[in-house]
Amino acid sequence: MTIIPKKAQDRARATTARRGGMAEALRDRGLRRTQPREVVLDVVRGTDSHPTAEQVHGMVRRRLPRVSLGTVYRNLRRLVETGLVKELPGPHARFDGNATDHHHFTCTECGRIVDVAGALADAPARALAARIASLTGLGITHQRIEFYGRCGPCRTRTARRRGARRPRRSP
Amino acid sequence: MTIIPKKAQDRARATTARRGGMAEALRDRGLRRTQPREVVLDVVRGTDSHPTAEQVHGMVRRRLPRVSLGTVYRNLRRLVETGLVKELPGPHARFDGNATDHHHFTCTECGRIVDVAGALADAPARALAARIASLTGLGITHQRIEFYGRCGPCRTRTARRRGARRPRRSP
DNA sequence: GTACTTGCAAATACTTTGCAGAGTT
DNA sequence: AACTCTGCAAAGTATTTGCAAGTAC
Repeated sequence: MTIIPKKAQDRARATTARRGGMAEALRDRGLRRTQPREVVLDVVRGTDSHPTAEQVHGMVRRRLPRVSLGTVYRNLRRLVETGLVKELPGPHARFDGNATDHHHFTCTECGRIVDVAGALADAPARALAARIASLTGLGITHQRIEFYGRCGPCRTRTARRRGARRPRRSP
Repeated sequence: MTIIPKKAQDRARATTARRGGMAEALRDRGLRRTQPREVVLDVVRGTDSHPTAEQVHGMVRRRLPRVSLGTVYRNLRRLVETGLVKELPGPHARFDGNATDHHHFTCTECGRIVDVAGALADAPARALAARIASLTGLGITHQRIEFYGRCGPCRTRTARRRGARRPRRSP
């Protein structure tokens, strides 16, 4: 029998869960089930790379070559409006098919954006919001936390260059 | 003797502190001390409204009517690069003359962005980052927290409309 | 059949850039 | 004098929109 690496298993499970009930998801929100729309949603849900609109277009085109960029934009916007997809603010918007609450880490070296599971931060984040709300009188309904730094691979790369051992502050 | 409201006093003090040493700040970063640049910096430091580039342009023009929008953009970019001004990501960039670490609250009703003092969130935020770093192996160097909800005035407005008393869940 | 969608292309919004002259060090 | 900065206008980029034809319900 084939052995599937644990990570791949996890990813497949997560993707399946995410993609579940695409048709219903659309219908529930009053969106017609068109081919371009379905593929846009499927493509965004099927990656964790937080693609830009143009990258989504490229991925959609592999399956439906005639879909225009304008249509991709229109659909992404609708999907964001209806909460099926999240949008990450920034110079170029990026889209995230994981609509559950979670945060992001951006690697300042390679630009990669990786998900930080909401559960990891949720309790402390909620406590923080509550504290600030009571100190300032603001009615906080939700929050977004973006972490920045260097991702695992980028750190490893540098460490290797510096020598086999983990770098120390001073010799 | 004139009585200055406490809030106004605080604001004046904060502004003075922020604006201190503008000429040196520029020189230290190798930026020439030109009139447009100085006014751009002064204007951004002198407000807590997180203006867009176009709004900065409008404010600058009240003092130097001939300054072009292009020049405002060029200067904002330089000031951000050198760390004198911060830029808030989003569809239209907004600029923040408060270069100290702090977070933001965006009112989803009126769109206002208000500062949340860094100190209020710092310790918990740092603890959170440390926790996530150790769980994920990411090297977190800094983070940005954005809160969303309804600001004081917007909440008051709604409350008033609903009647004199504070609204209850159910009668 | 009606209302929503799409492809295409033109339009928009925001930001950057080339250049010659003016200003700063 | 050397080099930076500015105004102006033109050029980019990213995203949105008008319209006639096509498609879902």
